[in-house]
Amino acid sequence: MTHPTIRDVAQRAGVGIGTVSRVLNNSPRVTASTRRAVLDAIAILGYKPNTLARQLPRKMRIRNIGVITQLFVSYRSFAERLRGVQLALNEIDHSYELVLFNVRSMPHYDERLRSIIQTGQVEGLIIIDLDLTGEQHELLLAHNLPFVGVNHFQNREWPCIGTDNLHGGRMATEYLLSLGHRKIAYVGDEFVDVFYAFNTSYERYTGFSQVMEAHGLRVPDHHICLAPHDYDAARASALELFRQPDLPTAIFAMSDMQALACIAAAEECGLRVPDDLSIIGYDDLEISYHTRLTTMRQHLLESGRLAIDYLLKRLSGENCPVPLLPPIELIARQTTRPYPPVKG
Amino acid sequence: MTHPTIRDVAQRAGVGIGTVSRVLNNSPRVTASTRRAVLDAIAILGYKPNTLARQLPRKMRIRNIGVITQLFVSYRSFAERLRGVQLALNEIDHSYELVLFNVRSMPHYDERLRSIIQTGQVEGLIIIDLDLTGEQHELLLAHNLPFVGVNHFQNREWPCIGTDNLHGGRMATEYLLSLGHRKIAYVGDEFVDVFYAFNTSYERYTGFSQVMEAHGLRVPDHHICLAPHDYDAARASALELFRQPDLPTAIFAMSDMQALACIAAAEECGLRVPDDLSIIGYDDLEISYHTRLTTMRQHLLESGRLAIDYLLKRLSGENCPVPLLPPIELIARQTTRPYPPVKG
DNA sequence: TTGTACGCGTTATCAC
DNA sequence: GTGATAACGCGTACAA
Repeated sequence: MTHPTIRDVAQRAGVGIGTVSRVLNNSPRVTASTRRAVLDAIAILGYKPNTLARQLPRKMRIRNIGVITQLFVSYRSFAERLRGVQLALNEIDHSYELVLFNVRSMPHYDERLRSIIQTGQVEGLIIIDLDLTGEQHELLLAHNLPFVGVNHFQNREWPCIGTDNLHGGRMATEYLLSLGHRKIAYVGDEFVDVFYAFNTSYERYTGFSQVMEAHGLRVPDHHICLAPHDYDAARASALELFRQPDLPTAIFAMSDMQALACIAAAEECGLRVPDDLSIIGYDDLEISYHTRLTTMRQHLLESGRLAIDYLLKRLSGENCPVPLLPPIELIARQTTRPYPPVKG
Repeated sequence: MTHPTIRDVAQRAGVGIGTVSRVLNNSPRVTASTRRAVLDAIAILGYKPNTLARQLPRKMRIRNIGVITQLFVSYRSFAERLRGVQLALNEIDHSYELVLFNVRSMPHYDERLRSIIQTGQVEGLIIIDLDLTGEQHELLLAHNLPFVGVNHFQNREWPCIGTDNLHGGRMATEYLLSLGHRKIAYVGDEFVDVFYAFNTSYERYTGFSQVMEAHGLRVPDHHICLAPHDYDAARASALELFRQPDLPTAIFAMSDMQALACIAAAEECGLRVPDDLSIIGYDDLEISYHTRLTTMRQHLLESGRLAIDYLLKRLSGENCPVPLLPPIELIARQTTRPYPPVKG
């Protein structure tokens, strides 16, 4: 048999289902011997109460908000968004719990989405750093499951709190140029289109590239360092860059993590940051504050908050517009310096 | 009325409940006009399908594992444990989802625990960095909810994968002594007994203190720097330490985060690490690898893995012993150096 | 103290 | 196409 029910237990123990129920909810009104018998039957049959059926007579509704993400491996920004979601939810509404779903591949993502809809485990869904295909989008709409994205990309086709990577890339580059740098290298993810990674790196690179071109600057190929989104890969990539004769005076890294890897690589090569080399990152993680990294703040924590805010409104029936994140900010700290260096 | 049911909708739309159900599951076998009428009724009544009742006839069981933690604010180690849980769950068993519960106070913790048991939302529970009172423990046992802790403390009263802080504190101290240091300061959390923080700091300090005493070394009061578990607080605390005339030659910090704060403070005071000052942390976070921090590895990721492993076994009926974490390891990196410095 | 019958909100299976 | 009705597994009055 698949799963023994309360009835099976009752039969096995030679009692009524009411008695079993009382034992389960340890009511005092059960004889010790009867209780024993029931407990034994439960143990023998390996009976597990069905949590769903249990709720039904209690007239309670599970109020869950789902959070679906890639299995978190490398993107630091993700954790920060999730933290924002949690903090805001705990401030605003205590009646909801968060349910975390991790997906590890595109088919798995698809399957999970369908299963979430089918099982109705959640009343709303927050999609972190994952895109939706047209079909997936349709599916959510068709089943009337409120959802919102919190993503490291922008999207006008479905409600999501995203960010303008092109603009961020431009800003970072313009800042380095304003400091006097002309030889600027780019360190980022490979331009691959994994189901979770998209073209964040490409978008930020494009912003970089556009601004460089607008200033009549050509970026040599070996100043464009692309590697998997991983600390060690970025470090290796930067080491190779530093081995070339034509050194850049500044680096734009597509994430703080990669920026830190560049700093480590620079130190290994005897390059001082920011004296010999300026480095700007992207994200403004907490570590970046500690390491005094100049970076682009994209309001990760805030993005999580806004997502919850929006979703809760939708769940309560309001039909509000998708909120907008504050604009990306340049946070100038101590890893960037004018070029050529000025005495001061 | 509290919540309109499918019956209310049927009545309002002047159809049978079967039809409403069909509309809800968008079966094609419904006339467009009938569908409209039903949809209207749904909209008017503000009807929301009950996700629980929905599942019942589908013979599906929600298979959730709950993870209960404090609202994550400061402890970095927590995130690492959670990551271990997630990774392992995704490797071992894909039929379970994780449900995250955050508690923000002791009464809230208690309430949540009761609600989790009452509602039966989860089949098992992982308790991260939270203790259980005797009553709470009884409650879980009485309701037969499998559980396991993953904690920054040891406990023999209930199954948990913990760690021996006393021993860790001893090891760190002995290492510094073996390097020749005699003036060693301790930087850690205040010895307060918050519902989540326990006496981790006190335990590690005790290990430190015992070893120092065994070597006939007296630690002056101003070499014991206690502050809230927070980067800036630790930095301020370290700055004060460095303002005193009697400087230590080494620091044992109770966490990597606080160790990094000490490094920052040292740099602000013109002290070079490790040339002028050795610093050892505790945790071995990922950042610690990047920052080349000497630290005590307490196998945080692994602790999460073991917890899931144990819980899944329990859920499948096995009655296995609580697994043991590998022993705490010293990870010597570049923030510690012999004293007095040797030319090399 | 214990067993029975009904209700919880939905889906699925029938007749119609 | 549509409407009754029987499950689904469990809690709980109520009767015994």
